[in-house]
Amino acid sequence: MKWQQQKSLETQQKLLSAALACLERDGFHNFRLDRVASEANVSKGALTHHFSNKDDLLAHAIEKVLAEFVGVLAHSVDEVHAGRLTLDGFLDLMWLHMSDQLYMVTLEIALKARHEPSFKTLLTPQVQNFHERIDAIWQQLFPRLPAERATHLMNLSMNLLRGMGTQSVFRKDAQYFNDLLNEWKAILKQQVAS
Amino acid sequence: MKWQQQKSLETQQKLLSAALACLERDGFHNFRLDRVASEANVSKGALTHHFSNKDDLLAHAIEKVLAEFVGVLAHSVDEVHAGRLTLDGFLDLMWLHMSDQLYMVTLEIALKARHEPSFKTLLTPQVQNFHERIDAIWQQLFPRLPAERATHLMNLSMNLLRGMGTQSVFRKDAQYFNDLLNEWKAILKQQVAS
DNA sequence: AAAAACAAACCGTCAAGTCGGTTTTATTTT
DNA sequence: AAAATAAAACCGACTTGACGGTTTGTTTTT
Repeated sequence: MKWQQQKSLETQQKLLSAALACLERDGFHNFRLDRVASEANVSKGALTHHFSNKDDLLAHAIEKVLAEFVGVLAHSVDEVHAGRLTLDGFLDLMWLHMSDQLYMVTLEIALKARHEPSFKTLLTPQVQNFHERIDAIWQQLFPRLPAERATHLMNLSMNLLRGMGTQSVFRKDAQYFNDLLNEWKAILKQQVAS
Repeated sequence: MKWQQQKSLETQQKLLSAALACLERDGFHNFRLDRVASEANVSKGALTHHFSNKDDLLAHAIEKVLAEFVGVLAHSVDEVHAGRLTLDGFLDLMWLHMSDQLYMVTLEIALKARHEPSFKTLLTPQVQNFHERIDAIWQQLFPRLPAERATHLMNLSMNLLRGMGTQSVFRKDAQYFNDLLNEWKAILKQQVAS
């Protein structure tokens, strides 16, 4: 690969990482392009060179986050099948990511999309693709279950974790969330068994 | 009550309603004080007279929303005990409100609070109080269950609905959410029975 | 030489908060 | 009861700072 291309990709990645860090730290409402640039140690001019505007930068950043999450889950389901990870462990992992910056970033973006049709249009295909891939992963997780049932359990789980992520803004209590998660694990196992 | 006092309260309520409508329509990121004022048919000066700043207005608006939701639930649990409302109906009602503007408003606020400590401090007591009251309501809903178990089921339900509310930004599919809710109702009944 | 990568100054817009002023209502004085 | 005074409600122009996007300029690669 040519040097220029290489360099270009590098700064793009630096910018995306910086954007995610800013989004996590400042929230979308206080997300500033110049802060992203300085966080990535490049100039604002460089940023505009690589991303045509704020929305463009955000869309690419969210793409990165979702892809990473899918990657982790895809890997984890293999670990489950290999017997190196339990179902509980799998859920712990999901919660880890959901309570993490990744989730908060997606939440910020969801709210933006809600009020800006153009941005929503930009993101909808990505989000759909994301859910399809998560769906496929859960089908793998419960190969014995009817596909539809696995989908339902996945959606219940995802939404529960989403809600917990939201609640964690106001309630900083790891024990509480752990209890809740355990409760859900038990229910889930019950549902899978029957 | 004196006319001034009366008038004052009226415009305050008009402003709070307008603020909520704006928050729902535009989102927090596009929430503008002058729009609130014009929506309430008062001048910007009047707004600043009654609320010292943006945060103050928002905090009072969220207080109103939470109080209304608690009021509805408190009333509904009475209806359940009187046999005029089923558990399914109760959950439908919760979902109705959660998928409604009320939830979106709280979500917007939660994200703001996440990144602004002072605002979070302002709201934390309100949110705690809110949860305590919801908790008490669910204790009434399942008087036979151990208190802690009722609390767990409430929190699972609330968080599930929260997550569903979030997902509904990107997925406009009433049937899907209805299915999901039915699945949860079945699980919940199973849990209460055992 | 041409194009890409990057830098930095610049500009237009926009909204939050301020502030001097006006009108309406309440209280006190005569 | 009328006049005087105080206080609250309300108005809207203005200031101020901020930020996204543009533009112009410089360096490096091909």
